[in-house]
Amino acid sequence: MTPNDESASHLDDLGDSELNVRRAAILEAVVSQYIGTAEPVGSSHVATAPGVRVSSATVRSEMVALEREGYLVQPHTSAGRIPTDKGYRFFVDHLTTPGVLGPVQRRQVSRFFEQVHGEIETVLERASGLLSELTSYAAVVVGPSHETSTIRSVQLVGLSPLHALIVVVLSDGAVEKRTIDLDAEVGDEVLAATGAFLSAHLLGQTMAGPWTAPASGTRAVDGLVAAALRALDSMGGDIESDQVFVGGPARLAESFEAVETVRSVLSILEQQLVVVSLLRDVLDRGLSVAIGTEHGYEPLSSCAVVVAPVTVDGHDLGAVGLLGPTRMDYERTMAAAHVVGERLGERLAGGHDGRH
Amino acid sequence: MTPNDESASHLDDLGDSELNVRRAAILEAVVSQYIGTAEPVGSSHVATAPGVRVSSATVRSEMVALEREGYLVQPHTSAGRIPTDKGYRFFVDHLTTPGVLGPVQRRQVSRFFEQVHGEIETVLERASGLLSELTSYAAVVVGPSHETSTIRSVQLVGLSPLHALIVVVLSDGAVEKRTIDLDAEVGDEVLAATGAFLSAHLLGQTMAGPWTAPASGTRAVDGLVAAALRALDSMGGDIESDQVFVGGPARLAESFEAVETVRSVLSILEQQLVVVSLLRDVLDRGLSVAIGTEHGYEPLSSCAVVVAPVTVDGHDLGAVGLLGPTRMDYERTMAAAHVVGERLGERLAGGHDGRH
DNA sequence: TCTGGCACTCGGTAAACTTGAGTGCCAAGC
DNA sequence: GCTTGGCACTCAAGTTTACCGAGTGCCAGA
Repeated sequence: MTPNDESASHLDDLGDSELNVRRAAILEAVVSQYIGTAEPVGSSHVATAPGVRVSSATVRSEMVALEREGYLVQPHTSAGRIPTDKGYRFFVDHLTTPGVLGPVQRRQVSRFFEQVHGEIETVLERASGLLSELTSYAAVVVGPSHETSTIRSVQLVGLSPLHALIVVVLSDGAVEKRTIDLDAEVGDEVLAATGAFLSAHLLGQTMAGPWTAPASGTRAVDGLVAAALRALDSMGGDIESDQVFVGGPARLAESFEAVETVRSVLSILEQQLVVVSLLRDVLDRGLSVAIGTEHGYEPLSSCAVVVAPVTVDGHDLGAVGLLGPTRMDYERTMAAAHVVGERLGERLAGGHDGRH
Repeated sequence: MTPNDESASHLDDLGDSELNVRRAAILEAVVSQYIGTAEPVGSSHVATAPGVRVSSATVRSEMVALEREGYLVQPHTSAGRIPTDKGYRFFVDHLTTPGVLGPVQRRQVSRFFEQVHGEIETVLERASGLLSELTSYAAVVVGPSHETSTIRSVQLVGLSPLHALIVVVLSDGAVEKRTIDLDAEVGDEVLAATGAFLSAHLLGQTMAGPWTAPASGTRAVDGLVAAALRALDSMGGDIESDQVFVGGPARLAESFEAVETVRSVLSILEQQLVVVSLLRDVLDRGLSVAIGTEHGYEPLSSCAVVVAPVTVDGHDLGAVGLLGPTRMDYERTMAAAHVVGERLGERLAGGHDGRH
């Protein structure tokens, strides 16, 4: 007398991620319609969807089962259904088409990578803008950290009688600087000599330290060397931290109705460290999408995060991410992240790190 | 039979910015109450305010006059009054107390400037955070442009066989870099020599160009020099543009109810050039506050902008700005901008530009 | 097992009404 | 001649009531 229950329990045996073909079709219809309209989806709408060839009554009973299994919820009795995070997850995991950009956007990407030029930082920054334009969501681009890069050059430049600048060039093209207070006036020649001395000695080392202070010539130089090493030491932190670029944060205000949500998401984006570890966490788990609470960051529980790695020769050099509402257009967004991430990788590979 | 009209026309003769003492007191009461409550202010509330010793009926007739003169508006009949931009302007111009920070915030500022250290960029960035924390509005800090700085050093560093980096150090401590594609392999010594050669030749010049290409030794070096000069050329733009740091953009979502307002203000903040010229415009007009449409930027018409210059020896080296709703707490905000701007100026003066 | 039918639910909208803060005006008073 | 208390009036916001319709759950029949 309870055919639904029986069939449901039968289907439950298939395991969580496996659904009846029909149920899957219904779930997919609900999700895609909800993504489009942002309105709870009723059974009759689903019944008219392509791929679902049953009456609304049947859809209803299936939806009861889907709700029991946690894929859908009703905002209130006598309303249509809305996907849960689990529902979105199923939808995303079962996207048949690999996701393709529209022709306009495709050309936009091509044009971008044809025209963009300049230093990596510039490229990454502008790429974050591109991503956010492509998707109309907020975008994040994380560039490679300089942790493993080695020192290519150390230079000391005098700025004023009692101030000098230490400039370090790394093998990946990054440049870091630090001001040094001098105890006494030092001639340009001494500065240059000390720079050359340090350069020769530290060449090839990473910025990790600890710094060996090689005994050198005069006492004045030794003091200078010590100060330089202290400066190098303080660079460590900056060097470790990855470069983060946020594109189109204003789009968050388009994505979310509640101003409070906008605020909390914005303040997450202000914390670069959090952003980096968020993307890294998601990638490490082998995901390309984190929906709702899957990533474990409370304030982002109403968001979905789409991530794609930027790889060169199989090494992760960074990541791109997109931040939108859970009812985002996953297909297009994932396509955008994927394409831009990939082309960024090619771009980085084509850089000075060894095209030849 | 129309005493109000007569007295009003009499008062109008005093000119726009001069109001009856009583009217001024009433206007001030309306503004400050509205700033506090965000609710239209009724006559009876004003009548009980300190400094206003008349009945609500009198307040009412004065408010009619204030409305006729454009200082107040009624959102609708039978509602209290709200200040217009002109009303806020009068309020700001007639602030008696010069504006003082609370003891807590004062200590916060002191602690900040005691503790903060590192490069200018870091200091400016963190200062924008400080400002936004102090006021709970979004903050902007514009640092000095490098336009007038002169070249202190030019260095060429090899990164890979066919790529080199040109690193330019300016007299104010700024460092700019650019990648150079090499036509053929060049030894480190040649690179270093070319760098030294350029360095000697360009020393003391500003980044404005145009670059003279001094005839040098070998042909290989000449090609390298040409490439370096092209790179220097492309630095021009970057060098001109000032450094802009935005602090606490998330606070915008606290300041404004309408999500659309948040969006439009955020997208303004994304455009650094606009931000810079906004601040500069306001400062150039000798203002410290721009209310509503006074600054002429449409999307910010529901904002007030508080600005303070960062000066060293009378020279404007930058500016700090705060962005909030027109009903912001002008007194505290102006105080915060003033104090932080001033102390930033001292800090910059204490830098390498010549403490001694 | 599916489907059409039917009673039921309930959010959302609209209309009618009430409330109260606030106004404008006026006549009396200082 | 200002100022003030009084009074009638206005209108946004809240409350109540009613209604509509999308949508559901259940059931009996095919």
